Amino acid sequence: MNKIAAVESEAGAVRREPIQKRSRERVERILGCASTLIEKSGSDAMRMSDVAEMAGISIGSLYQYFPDKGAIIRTLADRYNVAGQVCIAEGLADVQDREGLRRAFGELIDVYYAMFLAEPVMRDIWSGTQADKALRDIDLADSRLNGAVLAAARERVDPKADRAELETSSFLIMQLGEATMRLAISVERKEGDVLVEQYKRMVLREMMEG
Amino acid sequence: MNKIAAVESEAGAVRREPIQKRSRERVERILGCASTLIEKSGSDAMRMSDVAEMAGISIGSLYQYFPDKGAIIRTLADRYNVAGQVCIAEGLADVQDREGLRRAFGELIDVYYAMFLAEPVMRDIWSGTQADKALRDIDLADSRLNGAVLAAARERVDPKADRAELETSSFLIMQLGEATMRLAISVERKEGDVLVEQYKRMVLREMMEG
DNA sequence: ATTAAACGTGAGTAATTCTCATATTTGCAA
DNA sequence: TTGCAAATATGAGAATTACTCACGTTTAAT
Repeated sequence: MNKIAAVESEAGAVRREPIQKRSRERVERILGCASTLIEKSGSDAMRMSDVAEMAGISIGSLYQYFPDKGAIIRTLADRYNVAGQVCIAEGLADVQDREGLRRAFGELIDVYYAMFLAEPVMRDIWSGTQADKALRDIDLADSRLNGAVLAAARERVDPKADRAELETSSFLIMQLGEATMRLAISVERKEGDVLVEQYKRMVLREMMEG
Repeated sequence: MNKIAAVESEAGAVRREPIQKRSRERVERILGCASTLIEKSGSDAMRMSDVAEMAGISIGSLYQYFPDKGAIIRTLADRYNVAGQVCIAEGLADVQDREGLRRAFGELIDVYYAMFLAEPVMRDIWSGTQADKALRDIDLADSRLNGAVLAAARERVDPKADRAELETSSFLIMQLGEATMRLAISVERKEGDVLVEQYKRMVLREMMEG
C-alpha cells in the first residue's frame, strides 16, 4: 500500500517524509542539483526532468519528495532565510545603546548585501518573491520575524518608544532592505553599492531620530 | 506575401503594426479583454485562448499583434506607467519650496496608493515585476524617469544639493515606494495604511534633512 | 522466510504557449 | 469595375513541460 504521509517539516513541504537513509540522502541530492541548475540558468529555466537526470533518479522519485517544482524552490528559500535569521539575530543580540545599534545595523546590511552578491541561487529565488504567492508568504513571515528582532533591539536602546510602532517600522525596514538588495543587484555594481549606502543612511536616520 | 514589419511603438512591442482600422480596433479589444481576464483571476491564470475567445478572434490573430503573452502584459504595464508618470510630473511640477515639496510628495504617495488599491490589474501586473526580466526593465526605466522628475523638484528646493546624489536618492525613493505599495496591499488594509504612512515619513525626513 | 510498507520507475496525461500553411479581406492601380 | 498584391484571419497541431499512476523493487521488522 502506498499510504502518503504529508508532512510540513520545512516551508518547502515535502510530500513524503524520507524515513530511510537512502531517501534522506536523495532529498539532499535533489536540492543540491536544483541549486546547481538554478545557479546555471535560473529557477524558471530549471526543468524537473533536468533535476531528476542530474540527480540520477527518475521523475517519479522526484515527485515522491516534492509535490511540485515550487516546493523545491521554497525549501531552498527557507534554508537561506534560516541562515539570514541567525545572522540577524546574532548581529543584534547584544545591542544595548544607540551607537551599538548603528554599528550592528550597518554591518548587518553589509553582510546581507555580500550574501546577495555571492549567492546566485538566493538572488534568483528572491527575485521571484513577488510572483509566487507561497514565496511571498514565506518572505513576509521572514520579515516579520526579523522585524521583531530588530524592534526588540530598538526597544532596548530606547525603552520609552512605542512598541507597536517599532514593530511596524522594523517590519517595513526589513522589507525595504530586501527591495534595496534586489534593486542593487540589478544595476551596475558601483551604483548598487551607492544605493545600499543610501538605504542604510535613510533607515539609520529613521531609527536614530525616530 | 507576408512581410512582417516589427515595430516597437510601445514597451509591449507589437509584432505587426496595425495599419488598417479593423486591426487597430482589434488590438484595443485584445487589451481590454486581457484586462478583464486579469482582473478576474490574475495574469498567470489568463490563457491566450481565453483572450482570443473573449475578443472573438482566433489564436493566430492574437499572435499577429502580440509576439507572446508577456507582450500583452507589458503593453498594459506600460500604459499604467505612463498614467503614473503624468500624475507624478504634474504633482511635482510647481514645487518651489520645502513645504511645497512636502505637501506634493505626500499627496503623490496617497494618489499612488489609491491607484494600487483601486486597480486590480495594475496590482497584479506589478506584483510580478520581479519575475519577468522585461517587466523589471520597464519598471527600472520608469523609476529612473520619475526619480529624475523628483530630483529636479528637490534641486529647485535646495539648489546647493549634489545633483548626482539627488538622482540616486530619488531613484531609490521611487523603487522603495513601489515596494511599499506591493507590501501594503499584501497585508491587512489597516496595516497597509500604516506602512504607507511610515514610508512617507521616513522618506520625507530624508528629503527634508538630507 | 514472510510480508507489508517504503521506495523507484518512466511512459503517458494534461495544460498551455506559439507556429504555419492556407484562406479571406482590403485597398489601390489600371 | 476589376485584378492583384499586401494585409489580415484562421485553427489544427507542434512543442514544451509539469505532473500522475500503475506496477515493479527494496527494506526492515516479526
